[in-house]
Amino acid sequence: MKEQLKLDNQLCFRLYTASRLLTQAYHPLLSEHGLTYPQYLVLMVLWEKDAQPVNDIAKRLMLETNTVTPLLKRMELQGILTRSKGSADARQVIVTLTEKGQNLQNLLTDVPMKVGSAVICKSVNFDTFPALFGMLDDIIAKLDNQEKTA
Amino acid sequence: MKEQLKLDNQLCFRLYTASRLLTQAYHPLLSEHGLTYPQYLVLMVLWEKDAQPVNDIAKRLMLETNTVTPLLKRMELQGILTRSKGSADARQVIVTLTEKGQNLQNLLTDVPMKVGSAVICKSVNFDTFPALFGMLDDIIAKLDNQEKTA
DNA sequence: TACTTTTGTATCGCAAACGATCTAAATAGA
DNA sequence: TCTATTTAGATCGTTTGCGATACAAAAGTA
Repeated sequence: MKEQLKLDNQLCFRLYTASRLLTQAYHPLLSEHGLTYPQYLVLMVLWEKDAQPVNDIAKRLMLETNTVTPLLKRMELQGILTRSKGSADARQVIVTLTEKGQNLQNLLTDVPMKVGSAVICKSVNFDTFPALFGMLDDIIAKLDNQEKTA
Repeated sequence: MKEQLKLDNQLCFRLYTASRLLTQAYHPLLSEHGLTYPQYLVLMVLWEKDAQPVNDIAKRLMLETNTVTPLLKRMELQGILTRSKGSADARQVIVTLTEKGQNLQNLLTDVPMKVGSAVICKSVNFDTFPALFGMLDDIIAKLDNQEKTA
């Protein structure tokens, strides 16, 4: 058995599993408000800056527009946001939060803390977050550059 | 804007993005052999120990069987593995690699190194892997325990 | 033995992700 | 101006991931 092909030696499997399990931890807190995790990410983007074109939202989340479009449509159906043709550039679709979408920010205030407390442990805490965040950011930056170069 | 709801402060978004981008890095190397990333994970499980029931494979990957079953069926159609009723317990379906499935191990030997080289950087390398792996393993263990307790 | 519960797997439906492809609007060049 | 190219989104098809549910085999219990 080749050492480099063992599951326990894989960075990707760890990231994949940690990501799935952490997303699952959000599930009960978000589904309570009819939201999925990617929808919650969209909300965070729009809370920071409202009225953005689809492309800007996709870029911020590092997703493709063909992933974001159906997601936004579902959120529109739920009355969380509106999608309207851009006035400057008619190709753009500007996404704007409704009052319901803005109010969700208050309803979800405690979510990060609740989920955060589920992962805090000896090696992962406020002291070690900077190092962990730094490494993950470097991985993301490296892979993001690679695909742009390719 | 509440600080804890900013995208840049989220561990989960980083894990989610790093996982997606790293999985994408595998894509060209795997699709060459008609494989997807989760299928590659199944192969790693079976290379380590062949002839396992569906449940054991799912547990090893921390996935539900309803995710693994259709995945295995596709791999069966590709002639990578076979699924047969267990003799001891007739409820079990034993998954066994075909010769083609075993041979893939040789064809994919270089994949980990190729992908690995795409993420190596100042903060992420063989010296820092232990620390990073440790933190991710702790996050996974903590979340895994939580769901079992809940 | 008969009844109940648990376990192993499969089925169904929905929401991502993403590659490939299409349309329309905007822009660049001849 | 007229055509070629680029850009913004949308559409389509395939593969996950998972909750809910179904069902048969096995295990436990009365």
